[in-house]
Amino acid sequence: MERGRGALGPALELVHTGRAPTRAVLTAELGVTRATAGAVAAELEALGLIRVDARPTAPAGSQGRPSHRLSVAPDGPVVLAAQIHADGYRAALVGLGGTVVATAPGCMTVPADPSRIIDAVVEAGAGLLRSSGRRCLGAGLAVPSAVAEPDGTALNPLHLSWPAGAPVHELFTEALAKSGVDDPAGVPVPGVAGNDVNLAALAEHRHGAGRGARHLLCVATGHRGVGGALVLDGRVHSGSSGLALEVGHLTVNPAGLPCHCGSRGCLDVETDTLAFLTAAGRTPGPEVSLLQQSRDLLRTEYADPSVRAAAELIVDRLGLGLAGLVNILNPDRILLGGLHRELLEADPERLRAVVADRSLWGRSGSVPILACTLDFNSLIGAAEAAWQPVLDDPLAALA
Amino acid sequence: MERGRGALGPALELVHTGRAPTRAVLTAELGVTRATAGAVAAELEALGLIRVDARPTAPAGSQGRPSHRLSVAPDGPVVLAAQIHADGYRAALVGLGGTVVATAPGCMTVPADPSRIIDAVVEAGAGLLRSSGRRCLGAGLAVPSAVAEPDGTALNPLHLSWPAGAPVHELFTEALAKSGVDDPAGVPVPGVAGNDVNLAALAEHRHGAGRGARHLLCVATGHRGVGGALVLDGRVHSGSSGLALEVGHLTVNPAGLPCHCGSRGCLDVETDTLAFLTAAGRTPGPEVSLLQQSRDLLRTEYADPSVRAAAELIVDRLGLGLAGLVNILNPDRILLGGLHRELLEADPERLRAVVADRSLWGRSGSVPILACTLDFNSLIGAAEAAWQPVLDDPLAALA
DNA sequence: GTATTTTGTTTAGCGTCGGCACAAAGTCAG
DNA sequence: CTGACTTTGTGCCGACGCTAAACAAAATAC
Repeated sequence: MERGRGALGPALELVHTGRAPTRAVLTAELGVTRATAGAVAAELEALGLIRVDARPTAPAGSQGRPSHRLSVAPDGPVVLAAQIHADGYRAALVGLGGTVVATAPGCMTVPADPSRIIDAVVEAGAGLLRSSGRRCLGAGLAVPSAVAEPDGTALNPLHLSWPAGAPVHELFTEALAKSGVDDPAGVPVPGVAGNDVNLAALAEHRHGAGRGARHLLCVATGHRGVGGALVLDGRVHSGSSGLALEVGHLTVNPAGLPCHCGSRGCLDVETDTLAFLTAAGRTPGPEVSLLQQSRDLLRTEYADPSVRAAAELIVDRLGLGLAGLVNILNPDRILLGGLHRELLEADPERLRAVVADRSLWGRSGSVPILACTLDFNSLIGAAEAAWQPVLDDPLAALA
Repeated sequence: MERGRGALGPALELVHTGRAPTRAVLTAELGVTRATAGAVAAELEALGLIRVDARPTAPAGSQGRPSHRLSVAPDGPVVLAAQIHADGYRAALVGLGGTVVATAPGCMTVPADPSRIIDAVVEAGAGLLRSSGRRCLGAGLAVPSAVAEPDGTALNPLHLSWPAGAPVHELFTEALAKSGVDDPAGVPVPGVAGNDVNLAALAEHRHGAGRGARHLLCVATGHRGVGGALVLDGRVHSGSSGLALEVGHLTVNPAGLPCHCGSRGCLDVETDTLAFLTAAGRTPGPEVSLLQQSRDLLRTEYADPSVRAAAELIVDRLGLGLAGLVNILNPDRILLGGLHRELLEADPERLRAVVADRSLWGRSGSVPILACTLDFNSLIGAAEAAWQPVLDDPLAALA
């Protein structure tokens, strides 16, 4: 009777990621008949998740009856997205399609108590939610730490000076309940916490520079340290306990700086913002973030030989690390974020050449290395994680 | 009308991997009703793939009606499995469940011409097939080289002194057609070629020491060089072009031996059989394989301090490499093959300690490191790859 | 204005699975 | 040995979710 129940999730994901701009494309992508695709689109529209344009806009130069355009419902439900980083936090409401509906920037002083900051960021999000009046279907939180898979504890929140093993998931869930972020029946929405780089990679894969990649490797330097993430066939690979892609301790300079891990010359200490500023002979000031200082330096003083030399040094070491990852993971695309993105854009060819030269099969077919394109990709990734249950089973998630 | 078509493949895989010893277990594992599971079992039996015992053997100490035992059909179809390594080749017929039905060891001199040796190993398999009289549903070939994903060419068959880019898949398919390995309708069976370590990992995951692991890392040293493989959720991760897990060129000794890759101190040259024999002060002889010489040395002269010191040196370097892989991949189990397996068994604690010490989170929860348990695991893995279409869709594969 | 192409909708029908009732085959208690 | 209980196997029915096919609609091409 009700047609297209099984295809509901896949169909929503296609619209969500922009791979189904029209009903005709949806039909082809789902591999079902027009009748089923029509029923699916109608049902998703009835659920208030997508919009089916009444008047189809005819694409120029094509024969036949034009297909109805599909898009995400403009006033549909949202999810609460939250991010905590070394300099503060940020909350947002994000709709389907990765559209940021509202944002609340957070304070720049991060208390060492995880409970207080998580409460604060959730409360900021809850405020946005109250003033928007929209329905909230889930919540996601991005933190700069590996998050253990089953129990949701932060394993290495070094850059937040939190205690290792902080129960991030639990605190997030409690904060959501406290702030009254619940569905119409009064049940608190489910909260999910994850590593910021993992979530950024997920967001880039769905809405940014990673679209269409099968095996996407993402490496990013935020303020301190280097994070990595891997998306395989659309799913984040976080390892058996959430610790995968801890790429910061690849050796890229055997005689280099000592690292807190006990080794020397790790990617973490050789290619992060502090390494760059130091190599450029600058003493970092306390007023703005290290990332901002590095970015400013690269954009305004790249002509300065010492700046350029520093950039090239970091690029060479980054290339060595990326080549090692390429040999192990063989991704079909690499995305760079944070300082690494800036370095790529300052001199794209040098990094690509280093990676091709040091990876075993780089000469035959080199891996595309691109810059992340989404602003706030970790935040949007947190939203993606929150949307996941809805994409898996829209009917169950809305019930 | 016909019930249980959708579950046919999953059900066969459960019986194949020994996870469904009885019909009752099959029902639970599939998550379907008893009626559906019964229909599935009946259909698979009718297809000649499994056997359903008529008289159930009552397991002691359990109430209720005993369930019918399920097993692989003892005289069911087979696949042709072939392996080429540095010292020769081997062909076999393998049934469901990873049971080797017949084997033909090959000559010990490997011609440099890929076409001739592939013809020879396929002909050996075809001979087995003719004398067995059983139906053949597919063929798999394991080679000591990365195999490119779409086109099936051998990318680095260094240890066979084959030309890079040898069209292994194409030659295999041609050889199968030439030898008359075909189905009842006269159509040649499909052939699939893969990297030997990848296939060994697949076999260990399904029938050996890797059973039940979610993220399985496998590292093995055969005769020369080091190979790696990763099985994620039951599927081999071979990267976007078949080059993943080229672990041989992780740096484990920055001041070490030069490697043909241009770097120094690679896992490949620091932990293979030649490195071990050299470290032990032995000059390898030409009569038996380096692996055999290493194995003999370890087993008979481990009391000799020079042998023990050499083993510990190699173990320390191997541990460093494994720790690097653990930081990136975060597997929940590691299997070692070839010389590395021997080294593990000579002193299991040392390797585990090194890996735990050098991996970032080893102290909290260390990864189990085990020895491969299957004889001829690459060969059985080749068979697994050949069985895959049957496991995916038994009806289509038998048609 | 008519033919052609492509898309959307309606209806009928079928394949696959769950639910349920019942039968079958064992254990356990007395 | 008998009866109660537990667990497994089977037959029947209906629901669900899809395809197929015919038809209708909306555009372009000539």
